[in-house]
Amino acid sequence: MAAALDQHAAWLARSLGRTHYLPMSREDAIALAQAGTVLEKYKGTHLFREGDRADACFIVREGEVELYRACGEGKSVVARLGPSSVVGDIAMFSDRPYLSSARVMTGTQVLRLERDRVVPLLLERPLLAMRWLVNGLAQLEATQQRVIRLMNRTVLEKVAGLLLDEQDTFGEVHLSQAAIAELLGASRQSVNEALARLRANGGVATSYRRITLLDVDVLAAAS
Amino acid sequence: MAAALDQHAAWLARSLGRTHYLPMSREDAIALAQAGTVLEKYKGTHLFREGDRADACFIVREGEVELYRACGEGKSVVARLGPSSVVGDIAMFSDRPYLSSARVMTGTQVLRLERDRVVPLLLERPLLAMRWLVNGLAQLEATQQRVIRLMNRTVLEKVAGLLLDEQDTFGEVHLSQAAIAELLGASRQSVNEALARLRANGGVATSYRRITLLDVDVLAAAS
DNA sequence: TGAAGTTTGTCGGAGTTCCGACCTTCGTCA
DNA sequence: TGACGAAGGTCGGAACTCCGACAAACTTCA
Repeated sequence: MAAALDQHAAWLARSLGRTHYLPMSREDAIALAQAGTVLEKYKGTHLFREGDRADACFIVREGEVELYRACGEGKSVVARLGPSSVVGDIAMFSDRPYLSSARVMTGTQVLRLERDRVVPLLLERPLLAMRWLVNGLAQLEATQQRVIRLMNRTVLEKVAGLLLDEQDTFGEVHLSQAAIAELLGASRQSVNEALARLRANGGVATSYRRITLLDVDVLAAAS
Repeated sequence: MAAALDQHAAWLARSLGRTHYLPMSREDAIALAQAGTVLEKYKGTHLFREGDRADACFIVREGEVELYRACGEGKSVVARLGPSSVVGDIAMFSDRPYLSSARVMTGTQVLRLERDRVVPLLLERPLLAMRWLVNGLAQLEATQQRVIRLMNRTVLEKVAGLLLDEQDTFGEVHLSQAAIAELLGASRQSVNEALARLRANGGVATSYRRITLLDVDVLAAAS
């Protein structure tokens, strides 16, 4: 049991805003781990919905979470977040209702951190606060990157840029074309056409729900 | 002199991440004010450029700062920031080179905060760190909002949304149509046409470098 | 006051994207 | 194994945006 806690704490220390100049102490990590509760969520369920009271935030441990906002008729996907991401902290710290909904896309394990326990903890342990800050700013940087991509004119440019950013360590992207289209604010058909062109250029190979990057230079040129 | 310092500190306390549950103490505010130096920058000069070493960050006291990134041939505007905004903290805390350039759009007064003084200060005063965190997350929220706007399909929708967000307390927006186009990733002509349509609907009135919001409902409907 | 630079307004052709519709292919789960 | 749902692929017309060019209106500064 103590070993499991240690492992969990070590994972947290790795996850939250990596920096070489702010080493997180074992006590800090354990305190944070103990402040939260681990939840299992099934595919399709919500962590929270737009407008709910923001009593807690979540750290994703496994699986994918989609952050979206109702927008007139449909929905706009704000972000898709994987392990080590913090969700819902904006609303929680600002003490306002959640302004996005968070839906679990796959079976997911999350750490739920309640506001009343996190705030005193961070005030007590400045290093945790700093790490959290660095982590939030990294998220801000990623979102700025997304803004720039969305300002690219053609769908081909957007797709190429997205693929470069979202590739995993094996040079693969695991997203359906419909999901890519939602992230890019484009239609599924246009994404399909862009991928077809990249495939013709030898930039990528496509298969079911998987895109493999073959030639990064081709993508960079298209982006 | 002491009075000026007090005033400066009070301004900082108001600027950095307002929250009702984290009151910044006078000592905190003064410590932060003394950690930095006030700079006067002329129109068109740079606070920093893409790739520079990030030794410091800046808090805008007066004027407008444009954050942009070179993007192939042209440039992409990441954000336009007014008083009370923090600039350059992402790169500084991450200990990496600046990834955007910051250019002063008008005569500007900024507070320059060096890394070597800010980091120990925040570690020493958790409340400052928390306020900085909340401020950063507010910036993240604004950027997410921008992402959603950029995903809106037509230029008309984008323009209407931007006007609603960027209006000041008098219901006016002080941006040239070219600046709006840059923020939206659209052409100046399209922005002009969208504004013309909003003007025809009685939503706005336009004049030189100034747009006055007349009917918020019209804008909301168009957005 | 006058000139230079910036901003706004407008036009038409070219290019891109969206939309609805349809079929095929692939996974999954009973 | 077989059926169902999800994802990929394609087509043509309609709508929107971009681009280059140009003129008029407005600021600013000498």
